[in-house]
Amino acid sequence: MSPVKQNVTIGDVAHRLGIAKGTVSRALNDYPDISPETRLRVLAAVKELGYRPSSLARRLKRGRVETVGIVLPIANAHISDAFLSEFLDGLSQGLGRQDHDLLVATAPDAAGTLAVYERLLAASKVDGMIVTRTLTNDPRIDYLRQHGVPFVAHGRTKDPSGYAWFDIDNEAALEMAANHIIGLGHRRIAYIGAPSEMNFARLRLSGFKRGLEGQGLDVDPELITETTLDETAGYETAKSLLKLAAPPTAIVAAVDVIAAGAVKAAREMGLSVGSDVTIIGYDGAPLGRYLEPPLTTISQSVAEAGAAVAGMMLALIDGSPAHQHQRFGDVTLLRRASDGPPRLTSAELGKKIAKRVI
Amino acid sequence: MSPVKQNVTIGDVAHRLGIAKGTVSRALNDYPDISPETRLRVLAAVKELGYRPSSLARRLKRGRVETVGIVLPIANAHISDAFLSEFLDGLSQGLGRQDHDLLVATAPDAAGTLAVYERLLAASKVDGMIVTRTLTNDPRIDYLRQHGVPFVAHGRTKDPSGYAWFDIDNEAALEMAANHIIGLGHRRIAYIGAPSEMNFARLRLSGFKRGLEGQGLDVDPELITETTLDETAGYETAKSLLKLAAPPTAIVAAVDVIAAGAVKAAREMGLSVGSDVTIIGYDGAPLGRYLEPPLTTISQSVAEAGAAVAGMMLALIDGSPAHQHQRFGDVTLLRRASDGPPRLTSAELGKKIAKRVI
DNA sequence: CAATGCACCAAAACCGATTTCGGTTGTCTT
DNA sequence: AAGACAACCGAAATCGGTTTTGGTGCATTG
Repeated sequence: MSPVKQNVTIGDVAHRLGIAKGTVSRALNDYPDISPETRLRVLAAVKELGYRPSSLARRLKRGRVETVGIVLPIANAHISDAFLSEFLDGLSQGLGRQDHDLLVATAPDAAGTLAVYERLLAASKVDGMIVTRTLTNDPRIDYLRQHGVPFVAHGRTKDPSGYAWFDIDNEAALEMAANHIIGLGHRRIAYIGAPSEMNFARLRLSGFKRGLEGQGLDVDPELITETTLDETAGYETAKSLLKLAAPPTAIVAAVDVIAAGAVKAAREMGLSVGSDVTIIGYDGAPLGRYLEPPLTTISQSVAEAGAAVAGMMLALIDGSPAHQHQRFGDVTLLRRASDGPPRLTSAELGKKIAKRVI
Repeated sequence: MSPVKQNVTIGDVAHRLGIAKGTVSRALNDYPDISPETRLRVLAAVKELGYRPSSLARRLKRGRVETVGIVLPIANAHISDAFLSEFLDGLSQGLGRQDHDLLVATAPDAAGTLAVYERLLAASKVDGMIVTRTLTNDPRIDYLRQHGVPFVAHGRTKDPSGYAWFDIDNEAALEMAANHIIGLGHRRIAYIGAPSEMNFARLRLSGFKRGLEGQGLDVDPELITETTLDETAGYETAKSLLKLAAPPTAIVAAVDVIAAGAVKAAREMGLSVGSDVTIIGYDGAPLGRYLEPPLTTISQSVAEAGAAVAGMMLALIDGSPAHQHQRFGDVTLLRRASDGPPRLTSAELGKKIAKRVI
């Protein structure tokens, strides 16, 4: 009855039927050289005895553990929160389809991550690795490639060839965002970017520029900024943007957390977000729902991403060549309430802000 | 050089020294019947050859996999976000101290969870389980006990005897919160609770009541409410509380998300949170930081909880009796800006609200 | 001096599967 | 009718450790 006690072995099944262990094994693993009737007899005996192959033994022999690993950076953990549980869910669901599981470890930094990789691989705890938050130049990817470990990256490095990845088309997404804002009537649009060592940051910026240029707008370098991935950084940057002589009537942030800071800044300056100034984030993070007003953002289905990554991983483990698994995920513009047509021109907005500051 | 290729086996080491495999094994596992010199020779050879024991083989023989599992409910995933990554971090760090790892799976509901348990245990993927978000009556705990699986619960069931758990002293925490608010000068204090099937909900409520009664205040049943774990639920409940003839000047929420809804409701009714009405949450969730005003909340160190749970788990696996591992974690009141002395009496507040509603 | 004990280690069994190798049957060619 | 070939399955090797069993050599005991 107990599913825990591992008592009945393949030997028992074989003995019951008076055949060899090997035959039972092959029958169960769909080898072509087993007659259908034998297979049926084996299946029946298996069911009757309640036999469950010990994956422990299987793993020893096969050298595969039916587990894939992921190591999370713990540092700025809170940033990834929203993301995390959904992504893990997608992953583990996807892996589960082939009875694979997910091993989660954490590490404080890049060096620590590599050390964990080494430990997990040396101890044969995993068959492959998932890499998240890919950097423009990512030592993890170098490491895994060098050691011939199957892996799939969520996000791309600068040179995304030769390995498996799933990514958002960041450029396209930000181009879309830019178009949306321009369509709303904005002409002076600022951008707050993330550190350019993050590959997605580079791509989002270039997508943003492409969007402006595509609509015949100039890119004012004064309005293109870059900052770190936290709220106060967004807050500060937005403040100085809005204090410009000709302030932007819309701000696009590379990330929701930054947008949250920007919203705070705008409100503090007495501006109505969504009419005086439009602010758009990126990520579809839940925190956006709690802002005043709720944040309009570019949203990706993280669970879907997880599932896709899982699928690729399984394929890789089965020997499929990595370069065949490179895919973009979809994004949508999630309109909440922080965007709208500009109520004032940039000049008018500048006056309103100046008046208040004095 | 490559730490990945598992080439050198225990046999190689033995052969190199001209001794038997078993001797090498015992030398490495600190058996008492190995002479110090032999042990040293073995150690030297191990280092020289770069031998790393294959845990795969070890696991087969020992029946232990040095892995513990946790299955996350995916449903209300976003609630647990803040929580999740920190907890996982604490866990995996703690387990890592003894080279154990964490296997993460997900399941849609209770039945699904049990199925996952069964799969993981049957496949010998884990040596034990971590249970989170414990329910008052929790089928998972029944299951694990019945099957003799080592586990530790984060949170207690109604009858918390006979198994290992780590929990917040919810009663004490809410008593503290109540005392704090009363100390501020509030007399009419409402409570918005969580579904009572959650065990923590029951305990927090009773702690809250105890706090009031301890200070000689009556518990007005009109002010004791219960709702579901989401923002809009908090929003609705707070609204109806504030529309009472004699509204509360302070509201304690069983959970930050509910508090977030309450803050929104109060602001929408034109009230200044922190002076007109005090609102306190529970969890120390990051979302509280983004609220206007930032939420005062009862905060627990989730990472510490994870580490503690991990420690217990390791002890259990080593055969330590479960009932010896039951511990409370600490909480602190994290004062941000949503609490303060009452500016108005309940009656005055009621008038202010009534005026606005009309 | 024989008997007992102890420290140390070699050899072999074992964990529970998978996989290789080889041997029977039976059918098909020629 | 003999050889070739396929289909099917049994036996044994293997994966890489751990644990049990059984000595051996040396010191201690009566």
